Amino acid sequence: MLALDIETEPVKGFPQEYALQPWRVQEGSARIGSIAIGKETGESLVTTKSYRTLLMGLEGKNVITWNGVFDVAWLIAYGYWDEVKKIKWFDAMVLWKWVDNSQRKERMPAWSLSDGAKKWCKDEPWLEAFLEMKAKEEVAGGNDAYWETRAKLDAIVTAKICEKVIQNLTAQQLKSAMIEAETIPEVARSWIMGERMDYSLVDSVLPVITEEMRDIEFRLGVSNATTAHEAALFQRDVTTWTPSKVLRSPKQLSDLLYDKWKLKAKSFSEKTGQPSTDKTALTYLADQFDKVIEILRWRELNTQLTKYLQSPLKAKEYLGSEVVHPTPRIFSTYTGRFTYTSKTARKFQTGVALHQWPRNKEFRRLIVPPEGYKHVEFDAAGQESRIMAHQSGDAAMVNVFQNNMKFHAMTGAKIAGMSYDAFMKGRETGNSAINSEHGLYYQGKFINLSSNFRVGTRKMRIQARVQYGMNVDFLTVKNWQDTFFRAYPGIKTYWKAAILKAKTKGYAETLGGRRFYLTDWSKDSQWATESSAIMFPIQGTGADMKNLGLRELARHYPDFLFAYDLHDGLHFWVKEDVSDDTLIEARDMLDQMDYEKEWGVQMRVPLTWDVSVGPRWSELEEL
DNA sequence: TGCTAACGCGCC
DNA sequence: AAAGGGCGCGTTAGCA
Repeated sequence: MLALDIETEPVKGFPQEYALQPWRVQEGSARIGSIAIGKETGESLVTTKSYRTLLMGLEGKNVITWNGVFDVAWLIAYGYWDEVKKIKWFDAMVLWKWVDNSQRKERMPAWSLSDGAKKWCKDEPWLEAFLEMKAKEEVAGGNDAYWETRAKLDAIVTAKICEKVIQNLTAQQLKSAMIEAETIPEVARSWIMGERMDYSLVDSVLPVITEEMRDIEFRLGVSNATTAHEAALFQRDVTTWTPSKVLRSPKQLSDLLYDKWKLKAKSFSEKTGQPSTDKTALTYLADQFDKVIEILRWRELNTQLTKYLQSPLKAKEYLGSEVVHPTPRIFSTYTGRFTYTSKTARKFQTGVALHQWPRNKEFRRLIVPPEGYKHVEFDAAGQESRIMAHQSGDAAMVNVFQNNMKFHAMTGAKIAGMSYDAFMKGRETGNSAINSEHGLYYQGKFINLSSNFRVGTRKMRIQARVQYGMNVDFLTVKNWQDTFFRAYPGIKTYWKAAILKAKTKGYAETLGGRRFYLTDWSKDSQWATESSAIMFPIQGTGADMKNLGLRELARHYPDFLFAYDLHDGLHFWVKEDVSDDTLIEARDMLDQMDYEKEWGVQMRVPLTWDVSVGPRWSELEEL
């Protein structure tokens, strides 16, 4: 066991927090202070120079880190990509998650090296001293002797923890964890590369949005302008305008709707009993009051303004660059998905909310590939439905995917009471009942996407209305659900089996062997715990699959630059001269991934991928 | 002023 | 009786 730990620091004269921002290396404002190597035997060394030589000496070796994306990112920022790629990276922190991923929250604050030491090195004589040292508030770069000692000890402890953690993993878990770990360099590089934003578009979209917001406010009489003079100023110059506080505040908006306008509230907050002003409440109110449509529109614009325009502008200012750096974290959600964060602990804006980026082209076009590259997305086709088909073994679902039929069409046919063939014929010949905006195909899609888990009729009806714009009555939705579960009876059987399995074993499990321990079966939590038992093997297997896809692409297409993850979609920057044939070949490789070999599972249905390419995110076209 | 809770909402 | 799940981010309200 060989562990590596990097201490980083701002270059003299730059802010302390730059020690956590590896992309600062490029501008010369942050650097590596030292690199330590430790073994679980207690041997260690630390160096402040010849990093490349050090890395070359590690070629072919297993090297353990604690939150490896961080350390590896610094090495990549220093230009050691080739050396980094020749090392087999492990992450003891992530391995610990593989062991202890649980519903229990007693471990907070989670996954620090100190907590790891407390958990895995309880009986070690040095534990107290180690924790004491970690608790000391030394400033990075401030005290060389302290940091050298600390780096060495961190490395030794990391190695020690790793040794113990690995003994608690099954062979299958270790295999899947290694697949995940192999993506560390790609993920680290994506953090360093960041996402280039088209700020000229930000500048051109911003006034359009603010003007519409301002105009809505005046029509509704909720502008912040308190005098005629101020109102005139807002009208003349939108840059002086500030967003209405009444519309932003749930409290003030409910006063407006339910007191001043005397509308009748239909839903209320769970916790405080306050009348709701959320999208659902407003959507139903909007049926009777046109003004409420304007409020809905205003709120949509407000989110776009603050989250997708102003925050990127804050990032640009803080970074001094048009490239933003959201921080990726592997195995971050308990199902194994990635998360991204856009702000530091001290609230500095370093990135943008990639995982929430609007589907709307107007916003997707703000994110652009590096010069000379195009945007390529590999997305796992109908991922959750296919995994559900496998997990449930439902004969009809399995049949659909085995025979390359269209799942949404199959469900559409079921609710129409038609045969699949007739439905497909209608689809091809332009039957409007099938193909229209909210027609049977669209309904089939909606039902498929919302029925894998236990959604109630009421909730599903609201979803149809609020998310899909379909105004349907309770009985219609009930009928959809009944038809769906009659068509695919294996799904409810899977629910029962998944709950029973989780109860019996104490954990839910993915096909890759990732576990989530479910401990709270009390009356209050039972529903939620059961839902996790159902959902975890589906969503978590999706994460396993995504990790495997990323690893395979990294292995076989090393020139594709991994850009970011969107759960069932892997996004890459690829050189402009790479042909469509090459992309299709890569897609085919993903389709052929050997789950028997990787997971020890014979898949009942193929897990397929789609590939799309374009000059930027908003212009992807499927190949 | 600084913090958390509550609410709301974007994505998968 | 009824109940999708998983996240991160931005705002206001309310408290110390």
